[in-house]
Amino acid sequence: MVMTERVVDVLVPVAVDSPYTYRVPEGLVLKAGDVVAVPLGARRVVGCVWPEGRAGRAPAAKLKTVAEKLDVPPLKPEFIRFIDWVADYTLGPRGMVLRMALRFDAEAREGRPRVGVRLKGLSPKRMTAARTRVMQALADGLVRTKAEAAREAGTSASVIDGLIDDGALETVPLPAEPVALPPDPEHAAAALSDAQAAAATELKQAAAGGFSVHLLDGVTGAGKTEVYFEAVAETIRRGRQALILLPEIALTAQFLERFAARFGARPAEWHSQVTPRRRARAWEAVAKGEVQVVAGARSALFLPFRNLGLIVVDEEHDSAYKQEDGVHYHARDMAVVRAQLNQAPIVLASATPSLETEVNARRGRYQRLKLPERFGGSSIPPLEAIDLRRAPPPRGRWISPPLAAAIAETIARGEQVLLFLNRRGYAPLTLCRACGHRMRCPSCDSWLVEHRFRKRLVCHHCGYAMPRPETCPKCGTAESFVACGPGVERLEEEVQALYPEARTLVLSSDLAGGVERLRAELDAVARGEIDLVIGTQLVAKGHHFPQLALVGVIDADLGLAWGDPRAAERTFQLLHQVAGRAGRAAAAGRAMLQTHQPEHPVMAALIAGDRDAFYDREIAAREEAGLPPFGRLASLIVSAADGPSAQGHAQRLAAAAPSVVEVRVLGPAEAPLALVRGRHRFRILAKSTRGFDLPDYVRAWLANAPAPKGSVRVIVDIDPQSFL
DNA sequence: AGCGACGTATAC
DNA sequence: TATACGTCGCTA
Repeated sequence: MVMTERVVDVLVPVAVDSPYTYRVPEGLVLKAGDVVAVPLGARRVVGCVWPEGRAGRAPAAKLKTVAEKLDVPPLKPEFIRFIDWVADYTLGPRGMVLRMALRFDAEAREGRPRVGVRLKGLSPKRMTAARTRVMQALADGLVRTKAEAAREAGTSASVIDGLIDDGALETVPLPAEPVALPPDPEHAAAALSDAQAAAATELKQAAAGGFSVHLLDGVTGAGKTEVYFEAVAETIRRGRQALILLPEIALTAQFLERFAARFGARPAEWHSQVTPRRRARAWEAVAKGEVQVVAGARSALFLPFRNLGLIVVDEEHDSAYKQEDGVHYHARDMAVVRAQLNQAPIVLASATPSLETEVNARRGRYQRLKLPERFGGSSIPPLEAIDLRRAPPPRGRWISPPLAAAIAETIARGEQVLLFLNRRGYAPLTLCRACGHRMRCPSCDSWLVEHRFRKRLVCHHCGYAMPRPETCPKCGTAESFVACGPGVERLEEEVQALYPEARTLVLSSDLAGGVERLRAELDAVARGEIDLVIGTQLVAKGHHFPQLALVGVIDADLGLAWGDPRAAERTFQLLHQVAGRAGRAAAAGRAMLQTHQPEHPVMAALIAGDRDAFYDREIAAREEAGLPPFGRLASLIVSAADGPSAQGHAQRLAAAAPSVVEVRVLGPAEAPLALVRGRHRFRILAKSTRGFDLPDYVRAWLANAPAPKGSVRVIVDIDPQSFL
């Protein structure tokens, strides 16, 4: 008896582009979207049954059999189309895009059931002081988890276990903790200004319809969040799910509190810090439609929503939305695509939109909702430039006299100061006074940054660290090193010398204690327990410090150093955002920028408070140069263990570029960081006209180019952030 | 021969 | 991506 064997195409979460074919076991019915476990090589992976047509032909002898169909909702057709779309657009392996959508541990899903304990009514056979405390704490007869019981009694969990064994306590199964409590759209509607109310009405209408894009445009403190919360509320009322994307959500506890104040419950969270168990349960709850609102980092865009009705991208200009490893994608752009495929509205919110979004708004492709500054309320404070050529700080110091005076006044009034310096560690460069030798990373093209607190020299690109040497490795001179330039640690030293009585705090990603500690310190700042905060860019993002009255930017020129056209936009956005930290207090805030080039368009626009003039100028420059969004870019980075291999392959690759009028191929040239983690890098840029299908061009190019040999790797980045 | 380090081909 | 399996240098 010959039967046609039943097979399915399964996309597996590894770096391959096509689904693989598997046999279907007797009695199992599978359709596209089903999540399955399959054998792959020596392991077992979770993949997804893919629509037919993408798989290559595998010899029948190689076929393995699907192990199991997982008991989770299937991926929906529009979600599968989204995954395909992202893979096709980014040129990332389809399997790796799927991996982002299946990023949960199927085993962790069930986990061990939670158990609680309560009194059983019997007395323990033996009594100790700790046991007495436990019995008293549980005297009300209510159920508690072991951890709660131990904490309330001030003992360890082992005492609880002892009492269970003794028969004095009994265990009871506890229902799994819900991923998130249902948010109530009517819980506490905010009082909105007229402008906010008008914008909210427009967004509520959008939330009732299909695909649309709105730019919610307003300065820090103008109340963008309250406005898009109304769109979220409308989405919940209509029984659909909302996704709120935030940059670096792990740090924005304040956002979750604001959400809870409006909706009576926190949203479900999705970011890299969420534990595997919670992750697995959140994934499933989102797929089943049990969660109404997710607040997440860019990876939340790859959650399997059952009924997605709204996407919000807050701080849409933020560079954290661009994923730079694995699959290179921009979450804001992909969010627009997902909204379109789901026929859902999307809201992009920012005080300083990306140039791409600004241009789309000016062209009318995106609907702009402008929130004016709140009259009499908070707004961006006036910005003052301090010309470092005229008022330089004393030698070996970084705070200029005018800024120093302003800090002293502010502290004297009992108000807070934020000094912004986007440089971690003590000093960015260590050199030998005797021979001029500079301490550099052995495997990157970069200087080692001194971290004095950790007593090490550290590479910020690869993590290499070494103790600060006693003698110069080049000339052997002892005690010859000098630290060049400031980092936040060094600035703290200066601040402590100038204002010994001030309570100071350095906030950077190096803070010992991780995210938890950082949250705690941010709270302490918000409570006013700190007078002077020294911070890297993480202080710029989404934290409200009510008593902050003065922001000092130590080196406003820092971001402009590379001459990348995007650097101007970045610097403008960052400094605007940092300055905005001082505008939220009831008292008038003040922001001072230390710069060597106050006449630079970025500084001039910031000082004049003329955002539109800045955009006009940048847009004109981009248009002139044919740069995004008036042209398209793709970057191909060729890396290898040695320079000649990388350069040779890059040259052959560039030579193989199909010649068409719409595309100019530039390079290869040494990449901006020519050596990273011991790999030499060359870069080719392809620049095309706006309407051209650049991903498709690059795909065809790579298909006909010589295959990389040996250690050579080629990484494609469509829409790279850097234009150099 | 036997071991680990490292590099590269391959997964249905 | 992550694993298996090759090659290589080293020890014994």
